[in-house]
Amino acid sequence: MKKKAEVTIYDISKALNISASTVSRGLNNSPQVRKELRKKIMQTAREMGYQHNKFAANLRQKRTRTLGVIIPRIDSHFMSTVISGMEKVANNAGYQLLISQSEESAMLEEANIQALFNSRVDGFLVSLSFETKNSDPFTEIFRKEIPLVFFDRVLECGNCVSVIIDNFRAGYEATRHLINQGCTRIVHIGGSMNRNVYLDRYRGYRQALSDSSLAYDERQLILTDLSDTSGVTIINRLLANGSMPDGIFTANDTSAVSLICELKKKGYRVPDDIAVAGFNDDPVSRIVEPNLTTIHYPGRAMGEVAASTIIRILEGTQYERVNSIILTHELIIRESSLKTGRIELQ
Amino acid sequence: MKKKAEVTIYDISKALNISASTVSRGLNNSPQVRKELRKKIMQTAREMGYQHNKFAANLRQKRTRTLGVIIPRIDSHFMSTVISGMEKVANNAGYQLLISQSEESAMLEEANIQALFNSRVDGFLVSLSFETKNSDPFTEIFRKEIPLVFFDRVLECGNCVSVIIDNFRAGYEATRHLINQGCTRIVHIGGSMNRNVYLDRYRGYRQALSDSSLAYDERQLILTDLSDTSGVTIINRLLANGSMPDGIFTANDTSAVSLICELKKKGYRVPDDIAVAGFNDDPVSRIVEPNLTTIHYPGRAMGEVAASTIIRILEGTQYERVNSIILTHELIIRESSLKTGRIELQ
DNA sequence: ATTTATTGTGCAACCGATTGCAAAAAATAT
DNA sequence: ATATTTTTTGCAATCGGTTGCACAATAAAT
Repeated sequence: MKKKAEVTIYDISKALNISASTVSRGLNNSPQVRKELRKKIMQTAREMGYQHNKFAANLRQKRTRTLGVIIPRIDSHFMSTVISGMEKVANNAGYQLLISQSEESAMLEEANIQALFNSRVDGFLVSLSFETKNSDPFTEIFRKEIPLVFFDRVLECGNCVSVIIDNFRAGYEATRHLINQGCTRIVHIGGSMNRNVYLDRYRGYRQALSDSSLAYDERQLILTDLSDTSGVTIINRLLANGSMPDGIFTANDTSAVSLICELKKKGYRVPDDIAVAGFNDDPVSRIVEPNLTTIHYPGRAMGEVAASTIIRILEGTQYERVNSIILTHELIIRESSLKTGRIELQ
Repeated sequence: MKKKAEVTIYDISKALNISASTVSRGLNNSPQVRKELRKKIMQTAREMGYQHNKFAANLRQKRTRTLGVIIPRIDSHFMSTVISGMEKVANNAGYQLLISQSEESAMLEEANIQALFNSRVDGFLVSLSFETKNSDPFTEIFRKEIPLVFFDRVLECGNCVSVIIDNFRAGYEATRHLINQGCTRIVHIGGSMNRNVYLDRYRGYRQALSDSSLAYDERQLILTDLSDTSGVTIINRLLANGSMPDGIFTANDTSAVSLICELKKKGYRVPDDIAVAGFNDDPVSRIVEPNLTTIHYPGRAMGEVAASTIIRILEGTQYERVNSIILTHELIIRESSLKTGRIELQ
């Protein structure tokens, strides 16, 4: 593609017979330039069709007002909501988002980090892939002291901030709720135990079981990709176990919904045969029948908080050394877990 | 934030006692540099922790390998799928995406265009907001001859490519299907008639009615924001009309699902009292009960095609003057439209 | 051995905005 | 009228790669 020559501050400076520095200052509304001249500069710039060239400015200023975002995938309700919140906050603060997907692969994640490095992003916003084992891929970021905010799927490490919810407590509450409904054989469907979110939900689940002196054996934990087709796999694993549970707590709504559909196909009644609780409060949880009991996860807020936090750090207006920011979740009780004639006990 | 001094090609050139030009060429794997030296340069670069600075390169080369994306919102299943496909294709081709949301506002859309201009994106990928009236906001893009690919919500104009599906035919097919099921009073729920997608679906609907000599009056068209709460509004409008329809064709699944829920609440049986057909084939269409008849819309493919098309244009490997690319859709018939004991007629 | 062709390398300008510093211009004080 | 302060403006260097062109080094041809 041929490129037209652009209008630069030099063209403006020639047109007005002043220096480029003055034009630059004028366009940046610097008080160093007297008001009327500033106006004339802006006026002329508009007339000549001038467009600010970020690259030149970035090169000189060594900052890009760009945030690098790395997420597993963008096409889940939760993640697209997070991104939406982030984008809005970032845009309002004059920042742009460079988004890349790891597709749950550690290798792609690392490649994305490199690419974002090359783009000289001012900061990183990261939610980890299933595969990522440790903080190695991020050491370069730490070494260069580039701000990094993890959200949702985080990593404990040195100087970075995490925006999360209390997954342990959420897992505990969901499980506790199932127990209160009279469930005694509760299965948990989890994701990658490399990831805090799934590990903590699982731990909360275990804690709730043990607090109620309910037995647990390892066949009660089923790990899957939590995809919208995981229901089949889960059912097969359950059947292979011999006896069916009377309650299931899954680590996301997508798998919960898939599971409910499969359960119904097989003739199980939800919740009376098997109560189900999910996680995330995706819109589909209010559509599936029975409506899904779940944990409300504030996706948009998480995106907004993550973005505004990193921006505060970048602008130097964040003085406190924050380690993690915990947003509030909420157990949303719907029909999928309410055994007939039962009300919630304490 | 303080910035550490970066390792530049000059540092490498000093370390190897060769010129910066040679280093630059070596890093770009230019055959102008002899092989062993190339290797040594790359080796040293790696050892010294060199990171390519895109800005400097962009500034000189007057290209950014960045695509500007403007969409109404990212947090819908359809759009996040599109973006996911785009991002993957772009990344594989060495491009990055700068995504911004118009939030259905023409003003924000225009602001986004400006911001992307300033970032010197090589091309634009745009899906229009509800509000946008005409191509005015894009004239600057045309004037500068920056490639622009519209997708989904497109605009007929000069030199740009559109990636779409045949919304007219899809609307026709959905309506025709309802007619084949015996519906005679079919209502259409549409979005902004500024947008091709909604206008064409509506036209297809009208054509199908008229081809079957079914009457139409303007109360059969209800315009809403098609949101997940639109069901209530729609029901109220329907009730206000006096008589209820026996079929409803809505322009997206979100509103269809919301509507089905409301209809059920009010005691209407879907499909026997009222058959419903949606649009998009969101995952929720297979969850709602009854499962939703809908038009399968290839979102990921649309993102991929849009991205690869604009990249081909940018790389100059697209020779034909393409005006629009039409992807195939498919009518997916599920229970929400299948009247009892009825099979599809021709 | 000399000429010609082929490779490989370096010089220096360039992309376009920013900014420290100095100097000019204007305003104020003496 | 002169000195001092304040406000405006310009000079020139800078950010870090890229690239046209010239020249050097090496290989091939005569």
